[in-house]
Amino acid sequence: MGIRRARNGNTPPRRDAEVLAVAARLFAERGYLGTTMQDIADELGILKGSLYHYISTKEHLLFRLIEGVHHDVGQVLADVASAPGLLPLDRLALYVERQVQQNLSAPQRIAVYYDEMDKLQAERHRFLLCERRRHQAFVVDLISAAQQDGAASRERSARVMAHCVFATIIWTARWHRSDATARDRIAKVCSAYVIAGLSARPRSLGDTDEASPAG
Amino acid sequence: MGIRRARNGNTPPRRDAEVLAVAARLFAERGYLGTTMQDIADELGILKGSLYHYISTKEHLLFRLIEGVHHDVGQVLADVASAPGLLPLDRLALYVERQVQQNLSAPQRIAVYYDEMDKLQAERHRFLLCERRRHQAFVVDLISAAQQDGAASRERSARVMAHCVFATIIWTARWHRSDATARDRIAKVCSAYVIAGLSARPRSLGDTDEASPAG
Amino acid sequence: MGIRRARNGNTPPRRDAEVLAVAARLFAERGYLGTTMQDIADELGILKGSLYHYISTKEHLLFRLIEGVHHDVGQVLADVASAPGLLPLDRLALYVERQVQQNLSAPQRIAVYYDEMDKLQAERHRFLLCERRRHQAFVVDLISAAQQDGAASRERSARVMAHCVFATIIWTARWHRSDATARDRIAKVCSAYVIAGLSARPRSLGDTDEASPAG
Amino acid sequence: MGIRRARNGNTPPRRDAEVLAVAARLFAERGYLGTTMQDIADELGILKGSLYHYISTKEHLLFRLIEGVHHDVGQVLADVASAPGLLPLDRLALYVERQVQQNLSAPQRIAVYYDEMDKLQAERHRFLLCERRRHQAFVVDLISAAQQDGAASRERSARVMAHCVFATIIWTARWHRSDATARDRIAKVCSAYVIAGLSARPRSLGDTDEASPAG
DNA sequence: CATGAATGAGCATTCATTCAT
DNA sequence: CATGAATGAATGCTCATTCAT
Repeated sequence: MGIRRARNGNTPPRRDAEVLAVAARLFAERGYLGTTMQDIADELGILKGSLYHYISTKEHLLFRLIEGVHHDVGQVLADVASAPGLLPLDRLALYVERQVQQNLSAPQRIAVYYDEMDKLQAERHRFLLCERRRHQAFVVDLISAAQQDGAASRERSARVMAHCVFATIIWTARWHRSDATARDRIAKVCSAYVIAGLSARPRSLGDTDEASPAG
Repeated sequence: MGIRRARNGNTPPRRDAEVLAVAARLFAERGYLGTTMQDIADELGILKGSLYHYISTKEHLLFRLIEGVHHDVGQVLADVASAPGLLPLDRLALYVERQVQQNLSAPQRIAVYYDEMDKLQAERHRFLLCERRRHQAFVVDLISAAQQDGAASRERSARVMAHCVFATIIWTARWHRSDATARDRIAKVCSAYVIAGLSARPRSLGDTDEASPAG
Repeated sequence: MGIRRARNGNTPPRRDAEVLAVAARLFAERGYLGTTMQDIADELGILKGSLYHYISTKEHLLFRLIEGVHHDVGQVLADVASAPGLLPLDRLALYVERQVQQNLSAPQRIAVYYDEMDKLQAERHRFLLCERRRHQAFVVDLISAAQQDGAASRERSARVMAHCVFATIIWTARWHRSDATARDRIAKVCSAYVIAGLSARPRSLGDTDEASPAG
Repeated sequence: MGIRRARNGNTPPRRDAEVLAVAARLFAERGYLGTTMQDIADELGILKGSLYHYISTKEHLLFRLIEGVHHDVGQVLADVASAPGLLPLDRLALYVERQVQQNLSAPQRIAVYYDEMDKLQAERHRFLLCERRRHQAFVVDLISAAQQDGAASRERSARVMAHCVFATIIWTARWHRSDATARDRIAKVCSAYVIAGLSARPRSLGDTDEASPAG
């Protein structure tokens, strides 16, 4: 009864991908609840009822979107984890750069991933939340390792700093507006910012850089 | 027209504030569109219709919430701007600390402020967006000043770094879960992370720690 | 339990009459259903709840209003019926003049009387409808009498003409806008129009007046 | 936005017209505000929500109804204005007859037109009010012309008499109850009544019939 | 595949009325 | 008399989803 989306090779799933793309954009712009099936159908130039040839449920459409992002993020993680011969902080730099690049190349999907995950069914939500925690653990572990070899500041909580790193990465999808050439530059800046932010020798108020003209 | 909220001093508008608090919580948890007036009324133990003694519109309720946050943020900005005798980077540290403290003391209101602002009426939305840009300009200017006196890295875009600073601050409201005693600690960590992240001499990949002037 | 409106003499029922007046105006302007108790209370400068010291029910308020008009109309009818020594058509002229005068002196109450009667409870509605039919019979009878003595056209239905007479009278309350001095003039014009309209020798298409320059 | 009503000719919009007809009847019987969408849906045997396939708004439904009447009235006016070789008073007779016929053939739509116009949006209301004034001017002008050629009484205000003519016409839609064969008769009676009512030599009180030139 | 009428549950909002203070 | 918080039923409207054609 349920509608199968499994295409068997020769029929190109063009329309299908288009539905996902339009949904990603609208969900990002107006939010999942703020987007109606009518909106999506209008954008595709078909009728609301016809949408159900491509999807089974609005919630399932959201799931497929988020599932895609989750898969991509997993890929980055795997790549970064398996890159040979890197010190923890360098591995973190690579991780930040890769993540930001990905965020900037499809900011809408990322925004949906972070903002609308809680609209999924309880079970799917739980699964993804669990995955996200593994993702966090990966970064916290890298920071801890960097703290142990003296590269990262030992005086600040690894967990809190991990959140700061996530913040830096995730937020890019929010303020960035499709300037494709700038992607690399932004990724580098973020990476440098994060690495410097994690580095040893925290600055406290009044503790100015010796390079500064403060007396 | 509209509900007269002008209390004459001695009768505390208890229920009124309660409505705002419940709405803030629910809007933060389920989103503005995901929260129904029924939900809010249920939480308050009154009927849906009775809610309209305290508010005129769901949208206006959101506005009052966001207006409150906007006012608080303005206060922090004014305080930071007028603190005497601080170098730009120190002023930024103060700014981050104050903002994070505020975010952590009422994370729900902050989350609503950043996530639901676009659900406001066009005019109100425009006004707040404009104010937010002034807020951004304040931070970008501080960073530029720090770049000029050599305290902040000149090799990275002030605008992009400003976004990183915002990210660090805003995201705290998202992952923090009401551990009151931890507030100060988190604020300090964030501030240190940001300041280090902005500081001169960005680390590039492979640029290990011993190159830094840390002792 | 129900609220008594019977004032016992010494306390002037000023506020009470004011409520009726305001209600008449608002019901006429916006319709019975288009007027809220809040509207009436606002206009009186009191709170919605306080209104219920003066009335028991919105519907009862309407009833009191309509009851008043009904009483006044009955008075006119009695006066016209008892005026001595008038031919039927002259009696009709008197009737029209008196009715129009009354309509113009309180057009709002009349408008309410004709437009909102069907919003009354079934029983009250039936009673007033019955009274109105007696009123109609009175006019139809006068027209029939005029037809029999040759003063009114025998070629047209007395019942239809009676409706035309009512139309002329009632409609004045709708288009008239409070030009007090004009009342008499309008009443005379209407009366003359009606009497001429009823008179013998109907004009048919092409049957021009001999005074007209038609060839 | 809004519901696409553009039918391409061959498929008759049966249900659509049915909605309009039912709405006209109910609005006439219970008033616009006294009629709920539920009432209309019940009468059509569909669910309340399904109604919104045919209309976009209750107010827009009212507008379409009134727009239709307005169009029909405009047609009558054009026909009457362009009928060749008629004296002013004869043109008025034609006008009254045509209008009454129309009123009696669809009394509900007419009742809605006159009673509920003020429930329309400000802009639509203004437009129709303006059109109605043009309509009034047309009749006043005809009466004035009749006064000048001596066919209509010069002793009574053309404007007031025009209102009396409107009254006679409009009221028919209120008291008439769908006796189809009677339409012509009623239209003739009204027309004759109006023409006689307008004619020269007003009767004053006590001015009995023998003074008139009737044989 | 596509259509579009229909469903049915749900939502924000209104409003006459009550009642403890 | 007056207040104003509360009620509870109803209203116009939305929207994801279904299904016969």
